[in-house]
Amino acid sequence: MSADDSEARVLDAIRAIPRGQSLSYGQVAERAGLPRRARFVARVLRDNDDPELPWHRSRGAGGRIAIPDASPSHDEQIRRLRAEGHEVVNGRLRPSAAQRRRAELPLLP
DNA sequence: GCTGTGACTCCTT
DNA sequence: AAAGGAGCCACAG
Repeated sequence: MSADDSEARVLDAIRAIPRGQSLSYGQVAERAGLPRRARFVARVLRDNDDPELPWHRSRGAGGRIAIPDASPSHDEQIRRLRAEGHEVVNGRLRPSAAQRRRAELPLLP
């Protein structure tokens, strides 16, 4: 398979994130079948210019907004997230009840 | 081909 | 809470 497929799978994984939900870059990579490729996902988003892509639903681990404050996209992401009912405080995405439930699942080996 | 870099993540101080 | 470091991957120079 070609390398371009990886990018396509990442984009699909992001498009698959339902409204009002969000995933970390690492989780997106995982869903795209590319474990440990969080940085790859970040790069794809950085270079992305598709306005239809819900890129704002992808954030850093722990709800952190990974985009540098200097970037205009930083504010843009927060704006879009709030528009979808998310709560953003101090550059962090507050976990919704639904996501918190998932986060509490034990991570047994 | 080696080096530095970053919209990453995890662990230790 | 904040900072530092290691592991990681793709890419530019």
